[in-house]
Amino acid sequence: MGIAERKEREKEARRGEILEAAEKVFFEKGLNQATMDEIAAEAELGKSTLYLYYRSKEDLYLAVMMRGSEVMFRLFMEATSTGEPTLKLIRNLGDAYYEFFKKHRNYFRMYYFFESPDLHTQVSDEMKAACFRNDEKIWGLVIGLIRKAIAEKVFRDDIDPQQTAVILWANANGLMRQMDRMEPYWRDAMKIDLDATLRRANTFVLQGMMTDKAKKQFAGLFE
Amino acid sequence: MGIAERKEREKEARRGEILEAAEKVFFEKGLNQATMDEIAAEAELGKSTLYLYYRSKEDLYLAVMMRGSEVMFRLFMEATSTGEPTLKLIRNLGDAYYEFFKKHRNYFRMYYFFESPDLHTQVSDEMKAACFRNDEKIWGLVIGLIRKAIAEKVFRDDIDPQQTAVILWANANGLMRQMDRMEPYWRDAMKIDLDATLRRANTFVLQGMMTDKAKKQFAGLFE
Amino acid sequence: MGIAERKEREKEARRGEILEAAEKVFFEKGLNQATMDEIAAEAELGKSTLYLYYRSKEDLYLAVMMRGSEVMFRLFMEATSTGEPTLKLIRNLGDAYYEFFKKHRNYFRMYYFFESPDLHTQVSDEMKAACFRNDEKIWGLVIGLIRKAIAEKVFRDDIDPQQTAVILWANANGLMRQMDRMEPYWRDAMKIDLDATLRRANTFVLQGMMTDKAKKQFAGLFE
Amino acid sequence: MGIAERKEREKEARRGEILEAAEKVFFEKGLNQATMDEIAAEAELGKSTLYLYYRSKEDLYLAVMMRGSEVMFRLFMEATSTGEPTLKLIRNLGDAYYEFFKKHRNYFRMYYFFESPDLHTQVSDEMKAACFRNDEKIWGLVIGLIRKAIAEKVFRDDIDPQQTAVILWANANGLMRQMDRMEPYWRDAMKIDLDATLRRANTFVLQGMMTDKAKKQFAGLFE
DNA sequence: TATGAATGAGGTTTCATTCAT
DNA sequence: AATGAATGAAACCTCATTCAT
Repeated sequence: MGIAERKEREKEARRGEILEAAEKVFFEKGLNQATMDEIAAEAELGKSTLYLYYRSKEDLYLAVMMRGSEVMFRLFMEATSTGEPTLKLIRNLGDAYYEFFKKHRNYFRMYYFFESPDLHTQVSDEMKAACFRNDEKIWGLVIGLIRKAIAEKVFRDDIDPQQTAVILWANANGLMRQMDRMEPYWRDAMKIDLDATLRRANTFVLQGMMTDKAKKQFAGLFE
Repeated sequence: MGIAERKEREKEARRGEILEAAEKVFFEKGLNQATMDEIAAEAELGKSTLYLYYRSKEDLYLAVMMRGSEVMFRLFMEATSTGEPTLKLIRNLGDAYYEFFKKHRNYFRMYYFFESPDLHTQVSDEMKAACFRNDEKIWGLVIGLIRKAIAEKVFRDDIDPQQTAVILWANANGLMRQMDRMEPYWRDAMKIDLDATLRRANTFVLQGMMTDKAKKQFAGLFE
Repeated sequence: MGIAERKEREKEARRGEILEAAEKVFFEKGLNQATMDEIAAEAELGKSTLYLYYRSKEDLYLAVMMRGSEVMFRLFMEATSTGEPTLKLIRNLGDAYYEFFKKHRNYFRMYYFFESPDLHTQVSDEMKAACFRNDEKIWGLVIGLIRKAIAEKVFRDDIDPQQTAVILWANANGLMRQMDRMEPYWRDAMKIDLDATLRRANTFVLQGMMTDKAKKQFAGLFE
Repeated sequence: MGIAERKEREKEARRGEILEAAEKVFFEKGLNQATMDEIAAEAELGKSTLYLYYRSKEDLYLAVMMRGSEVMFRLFMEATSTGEPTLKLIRNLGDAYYEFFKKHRNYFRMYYFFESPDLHTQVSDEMKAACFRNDEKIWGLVIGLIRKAIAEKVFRDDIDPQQTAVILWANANGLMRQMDRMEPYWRDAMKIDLDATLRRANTFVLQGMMTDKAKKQFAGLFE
């Protein structure tokens, strides 16, 4: 009975090695500049072997990206498991995303691709589904928290949880994208404090969502 | 006296024709799927002629994108030339951007490329500079308006105009990106009203920036 | 044990097929008029496959040319392995070269390229080295024979073997070049007997190199 | 009447300027590496203007080459106008050719092209005819001299003048070609004295052509 | 006459992907 | 399962030549 399992384990190990190699190359070169040849060399495998494990370069790219998603998910889980009040947890979520941005910039950048529909020409349906599941998991976490905040009357009850989640995410993500491209320019030429900008934007949006009661209650959170 | 000028005009016309053809192909296929051969065929020119006018496919792509920038700039100019109060003008700006998103989706999508630094491998310095100038022009318009709002005590004086501009833009842009990808899903499966979402998010952010006095004065604007 | 070897053999076979196709096209069209596309079509391979085996069109051209060198070398070997006296062998060498010229005109003509340094712009160092080795092999054979003739006092001992080899070769080659271009004109308009011309020129040069003793001894050779 | 003539003169002058520019570029780069653009730039003319004066790049190349022919012809004329005995004049001819080789190497090298039939694809019939006339003029001079030598019983009367001319030329030319390519190698690695080699080869051939009487008479010429 | 622009052809290169073993 | 080889597509580039003014 052990043989099939060992085979399976070995196969998984090999997938992991390939992923490792791909990650290294994609981080260094980006999707376009990275070549399958280079990844194969890095993995010490023949180029065609990569195709036994991943259907296309884009699939491989997304597989690496999903590792990033997992990292992000873990950060989100930790940030929301502190037992603090819901509003604080939502604030924590923003901080966790910012931490992901700062500490895992390479993963963060991979989402550029994910967000450019034009580029996806070779993504397999399996991979699309896997990405979608991953995405859902994260959205689920965020939306659940917002629902809780509404239930607790911290957020107004005339807002839609999904809509709200998207606003929060888009606000943070849009800014971080911009920061990623302009970081040196902003910091050096324009003297903008990036951390403060992000926090302020988040504050704006959150306050828009909060009930008046909650605003008074949690005033200290936004100083 | 006219010959040199006519030549110049014709050359410009030819650049325009190429751009027209490129636009058509890029809109249909996207950057990667579009080929120079196809653009040349569409323009009824030899492929090498394209290279007389644009140094690379990416340059050509950006040239088309800059047409989009101009469209956007015109929309922005119109939106801010109505003689209305500054805050309304800023609101108009958001609406104008949304209009750009809805009516010129193809141009909107081209910015994906612009925002993915990894993809730029063949962009000439001239084109980079041209894009930068274009960008500056639009930012200048927005930032100018924000300065005016601060001077008029509509916006708080403890916010930074550039920072504020970026927050406004990132908020709208991040959402529209998301909408672009998820539009059918959101509308059909999740019943989210996209227009309302965007407007609401903008309201949140604007209100965060406004002085208390302005909030009372312009309460009607946000209903 | 056989797999690697079979692979090797197949690869060699493929190189051979490419060479065969290239030869056909080069013979028909010459270096400039031949296109890689045509060669690829002839070989029933993709154009990029050609570049897996040869680094440039010029390399491929020289590879074909070297086949000619081998043919020539074989003719030279046969001509000098008859067991006849050294002088006769040297005479045979001239005849063999003439035979090469007549029977392998296409190969002969390829040397035009080899001899025009201006034309070599894409020749790889490997190919240059290979050509050089080939060249050396042939010169070695000729020079060896001349040394023998000197040792046997058939050739004067005040001549330099290398110098002598070059004179013999240049004399024959220069004439054959001329013949190649002017053959119809000479034969038809000027009634020059080409075989006789070549033989006579060779006689002149050989006699200049021979000792008086040898001249008497081998007088019959030159009638 | 003067206008047409002035026009004609100006046109000739322009042809000359183009030739001058082409010569400079061809000397530096050779036929293949030289571009019409570069020649046009050198001539300070538009590229298409070149085509008003010469039908193709190859025509232009040959026009430059013919300037070389004229230089050679002048050298040959001088060498044969000294009033010395015919055999000496023939010897002088060889020296003159060698002088041409040494002093006008750039022109000498242009003949590589002339001698490679494969390369002539764009030569106009006019230019071919002009080259042919030029060629004839030089051959005429040489053959005339040989006829004279035969008439004076310096050369044997069983040799054909044309055949003899070709042998003399091919012998010298073949050697100089070889020298041109191998000069550094021969001089440095093989210690061959090039001048001596050439002279010796010429001696061999000349002696083969001479009558016994002449050999005695002109023995001093070959020491 | 002069020319800027256009062009077609083809060499070179790079790569993701596929194929045959 | 692993891989070396093949390949097609396309970008990029260069240039002689032609065209329209």
